[in-house]
Amino acid sequence: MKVLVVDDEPQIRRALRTSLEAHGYEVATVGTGEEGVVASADQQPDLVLLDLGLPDMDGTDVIRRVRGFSDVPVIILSVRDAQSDKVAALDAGADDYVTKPFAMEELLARARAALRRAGPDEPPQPTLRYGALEIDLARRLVTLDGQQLHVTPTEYSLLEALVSNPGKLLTHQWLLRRVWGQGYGTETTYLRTYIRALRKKLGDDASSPALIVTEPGVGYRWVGESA
Amino acid sequence: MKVLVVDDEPQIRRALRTSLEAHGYEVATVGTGEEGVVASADQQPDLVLLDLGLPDMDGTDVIRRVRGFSDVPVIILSVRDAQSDKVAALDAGADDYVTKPFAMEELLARARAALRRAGPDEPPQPTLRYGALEIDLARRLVTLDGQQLHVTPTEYSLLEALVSNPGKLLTHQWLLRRVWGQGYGTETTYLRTYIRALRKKLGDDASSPALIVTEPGVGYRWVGESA
DNA sequence: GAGCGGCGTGAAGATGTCGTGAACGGACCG
DNA sequence: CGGTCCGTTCACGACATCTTCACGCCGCTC
Repeated sequence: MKVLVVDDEPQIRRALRTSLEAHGYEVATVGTGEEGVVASADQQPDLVLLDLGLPDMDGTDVIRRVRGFSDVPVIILSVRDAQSDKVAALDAGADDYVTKPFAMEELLARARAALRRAGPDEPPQPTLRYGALEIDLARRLVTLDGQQLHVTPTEYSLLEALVSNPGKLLTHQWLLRRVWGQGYGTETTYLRTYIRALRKKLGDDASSPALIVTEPGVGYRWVGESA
Repeated sequence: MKVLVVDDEPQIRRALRTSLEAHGYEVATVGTGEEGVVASADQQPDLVLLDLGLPDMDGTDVIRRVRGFSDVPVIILSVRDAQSDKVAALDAGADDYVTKPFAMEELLARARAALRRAGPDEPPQPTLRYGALEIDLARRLVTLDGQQLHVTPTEYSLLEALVSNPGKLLTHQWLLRRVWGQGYGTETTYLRTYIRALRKKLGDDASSPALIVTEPGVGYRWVGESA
């Protein structure tokens, strides 16, 4: 059983590694959220222990990005005990939330519970393919005909939202909220601009789309043939 | 979503029932462990909230007995915060452990997380079929003879209103309010126009309808034979 | 059998949305 | 300080959709 520990404090990493290895787990540790996402994809751990207070990125964003390509159990370790943090993390896709300082006994029990639930299932591929187009969710990398494409953060966020919900009609409001955040919902010009940029870069044609279909008055839909 | 609450204190049962029902859950409550085990088998809830301090039997035994026939997510509610209790409950098969007094917000978030994990069992028939006509409510797709149909937002909204209430007589006013919003209710010309468009696209005939029946002076009715 | 109202039909104008191209301004970096 | 990248915003033509109107048909009432 492989466990990935994502925490910026070396002492905690060491403590967790010691305890986990003493209980027969294989342990990998990283110190940043970005590394955590990549390691979750590369090493395919059976469990992720994630510190919410990472220096490089917001914890809930780490969860969401991992959830973009994997269903691996994620247990949050946090110094913050606020309800809002717990609710946000759990709703972002976390499986459990433990407040530091925690008892190792309890953490191990919760880890066992999470691993038992996850049970036996095969991991999906972290990189999607649509013809000549490749999208690596873990590394935020887009390649077309082997050539790496440069996409801006907003463009990628929109692309990810589309690709993560293939075939589904995503409304303007839903996309705006997901990419730009709460408080947005009416700025359809943003969508038009970025959909256009994506189509241009991905080589899609608005009038006869093979990837992104616009549903007039409602939203957009990803229709790329998985291949 | 059905939730079974197992707790011996009537106040807690009532409080949980109120909050859960306010969030759209169907709630059943029992007061003893024995009843809890029986109800878990009979009613097949999607989630069990279990008080550890029941008068009739030990909480971990309840978990074990339930686990004997079901993988339903079980969240423990307990006044005891001792490590040994948590570890025992989790290792007995519980999914999560929340200490009373708990914040309802957090409990609901943990319940969502547990339900999400159990998640993709059987999506409750997201796609309706009426002969050669298929309506995928989740993806917002309409197909006829395998061919994808293009329906405008208003057309789809009206179709959805009809299909969601099969066999029921939907009055002009009800349809207008549902599709066009409050403030409408007399514009029957809108209905005539869009019912006509739908019948045309769906291949239905107004004079001998197989899908949408006109109830003169009152409204319309969806009579498609589910197949 | 004549009058009336509701319905289906067809088509026209008005409205709104989309795709497109481009410009502006701030952030970042050298 | 100058350049680039990126997010934001605007304007315009093309087109789909929504709204509105007019007409003929049918069933009902008197």
